[in-house]
Amino acid sequence: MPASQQHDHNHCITTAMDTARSLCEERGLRMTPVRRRVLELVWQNHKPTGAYDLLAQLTEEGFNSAPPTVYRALDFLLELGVVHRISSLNAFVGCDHPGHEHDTGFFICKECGNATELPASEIKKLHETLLKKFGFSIESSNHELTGLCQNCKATS
Amino acid sequence: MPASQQHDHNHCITTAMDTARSLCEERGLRMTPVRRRVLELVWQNHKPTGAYDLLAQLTEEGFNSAPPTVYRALDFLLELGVVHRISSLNAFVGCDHPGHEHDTGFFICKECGNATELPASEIKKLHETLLKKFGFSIESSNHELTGLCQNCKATS
DNA sequence: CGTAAAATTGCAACATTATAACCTAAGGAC
DNA sequence: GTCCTTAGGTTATAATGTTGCAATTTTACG
Repeated sequence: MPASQQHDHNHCITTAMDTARSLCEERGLRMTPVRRRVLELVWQNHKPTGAYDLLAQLTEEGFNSAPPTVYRALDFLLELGVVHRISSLNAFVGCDHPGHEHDTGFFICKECGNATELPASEIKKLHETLLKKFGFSIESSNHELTGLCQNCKATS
Repeated sequence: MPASQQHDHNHCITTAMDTARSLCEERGLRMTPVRRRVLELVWQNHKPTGAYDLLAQLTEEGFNSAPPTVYRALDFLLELGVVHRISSLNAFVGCDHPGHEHDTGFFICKECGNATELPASEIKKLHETLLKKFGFSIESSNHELTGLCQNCKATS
């Protein structure tokens, strides 16, 4: 589901929460209230959210939260693979297709702010080329692109 | 000059400084002492350097420096295109081939720490594919890969 | 030259993002 | 229940980056 398009966002959220829950079960990990709520907040939309924004929302909702609370929850969710960090924005965004290790690549629309995950296949292809041509053995990669998404191009 | 290989690093430095100077002349900009020194420090090696590390070195050398001093110099050098920022490391590294706009892509070796710039052609190819397949009009991009460089693979 | 405008730097304070250390509480195993 | 592990609360602090303003230097130009 490209973030740039109209869609039933409730579906995004319930899918993400379901996936996270079953990943936890598989691995014997706990989806606690704070972790669940942080994941829901990250999934409020497809825009990357800062840790302190999340913290403010938690506090409003009555969670007794301080920075470590949020960062610990985010670390857990990153580790679980259901959230990614976008380092050029110091912000976090939900993962479209968790459940298997994959490199992160995002297209961030500077108009609507949505971050859409790039297909792993394209990233993989790039890695193969770089290995073949330059001998780089890539263990992980992070790609952050900005520009206009198809939707915003059409309506501008 | 791939950063991973043995090389005459003085040559890297003098080339970088010369290029920066002529870019300034072309554009009517000033290569002041602080800016020059920051660029030299960034080019001490091929490892990304943090702003506060640069600041510490400047201070040691008797520059009356505070954070804004370094960040302003870095902004200038980034704008000039002779330095790049690696956001996953909050660090800065010299640019191999300044003088024309280009997207940044780095391979960072987790053994030796060197950051080698990826060939613009590969980045461009990726962008074209993403535009064709997904309609993303990419204005800028930042690619940060980690792994083992050819050199470190050989000697480990 | 001399002066005004612009660019650069010095400086102090502050903002934002992230982590450390230590303790308490909750949940599961036996 | 008791022990052990994990999670969260709390305080403080580290690391990175920015704002605003004054002082200085450089440049432009009459």
